[in-house]
Amino acid sequence: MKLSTRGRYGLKAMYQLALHYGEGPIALNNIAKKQGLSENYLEQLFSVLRKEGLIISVRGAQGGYMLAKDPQHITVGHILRTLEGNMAPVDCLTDENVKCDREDECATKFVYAQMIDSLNNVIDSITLQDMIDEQKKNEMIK
Amino acid sequence: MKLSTRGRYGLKAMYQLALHYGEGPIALNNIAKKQGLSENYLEQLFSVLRKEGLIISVRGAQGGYMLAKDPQHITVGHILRTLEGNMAPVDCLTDENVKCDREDECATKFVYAQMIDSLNNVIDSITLQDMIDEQKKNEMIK
DNA sequence: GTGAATGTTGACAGAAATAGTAGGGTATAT
DNA sequence: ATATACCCTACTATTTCTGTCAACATTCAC
Ligand code: FES
Ligand code: FES
Repeated sequence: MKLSTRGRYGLKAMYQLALHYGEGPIALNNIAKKQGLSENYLEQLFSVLRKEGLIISVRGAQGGYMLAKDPQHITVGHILRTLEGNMAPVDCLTDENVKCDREDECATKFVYAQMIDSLNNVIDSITLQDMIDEQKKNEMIK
Repeated sequence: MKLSTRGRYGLKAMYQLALHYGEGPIALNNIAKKQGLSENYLEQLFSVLRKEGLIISVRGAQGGYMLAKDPQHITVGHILRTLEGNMAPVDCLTDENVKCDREDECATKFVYAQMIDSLNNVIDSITLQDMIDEQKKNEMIK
C-alpha cells in the first residue's frame, strides 16, 4: 500500500508550483534541482498532469509550467489519481471485468470499498492551498 | 496504492477460517484448493499470521489452522498490517530515519498522515464477524 | 512403533512493476 | 540565429512481488 515516486514527486512539485502561483511559468529544471530529482523523470509526470489540465506549459525560452487554476481549486486527490491511477486497493472496485471469485460471492470486496471511499474523502478534501496554509502555520509555531 | 496478493489472499483465507470457527482445525490445502491458490504460498502467509498470534496451528494428521480468537475480536486492520507491513503510504510516517527533505520542511507529510489515519480507522473498525454478517445480509437480499 | 498426513522453514527463481536514462524534436523569447 | 526549455518515445536498470521447491519436524491413526 505504498505510494510510488510518481505520486510523491508529483505532489511535491505541484506544491512548489502552488507556492509561486501567479508569478509566471517556472522551469522544470528549477524544481528538479531544488528537490534532487531527475529532470527527465519529472518531465514524464508533468506531461500527464498537463494532459489532465492541472497545469499549463509555456514553451520556449523563459518558459516553464504553472498551475492551471487557483491552488484552492486543485485537490490532492485529483493530483494523486492522475499520477497513480485510481487509488483503489484492488482492481475489482474500478474495473468491471475483474473479479476474484467465480462461485461464491466475494466477502472482502465491501472492506475494500470502504477503504477507497475513506481514502478518496480525505484526499479530495485537501487542496494545495490547504497545504500552503498548514505549512505557514507550522512555521509560525517555530 | 494497490494491496498485494499477500493481503488479499490472507484476508480471504482468514475469512474462511472465520466461517468455520469452532469446528476444529482446517487443513491448508482445503482452503488453497477452494480459492485456487498455491498451497505453498499461502503457507508463508499463515506462518506470519501464526507468529502474530492471530491463528493457531495444529500439527500432525487431521491438523490444520484455526482462528486464535473469536471472529469478532479479530480486525481486518490487524490482519492487513500483519501481512502487508504498516499501511503507511510513505515510509517517513513509521520510520524515524526516513525523511524526504533536507532543508525545507516537508509540506506533503501532513497529507499522508491524514491518509493513514483514515485508512487505519476504517480497517480497524471492521472485524471478521462483520464480514460474515455483511455476507449473510447480502444473501438474504438475493 | 510405523507410516501417513500435515505443518515449518529457508532458499531460490521467474515475472511484473517501478524508476530512471537517453536522445532527438519543436516552439519561442531575445 | 541561437539559446532555452517544453515534448515525446523508446530503452534499460532496479526492485518488489509472486510463486516454487525441497528437506525437515511433529503428531495422529492404527
Ligand atoms: S471481487 Fe474484488 S476482492 Fe473479491
Ligand atoms: S518527510 Fe515524509 S513525505 Fe516528506
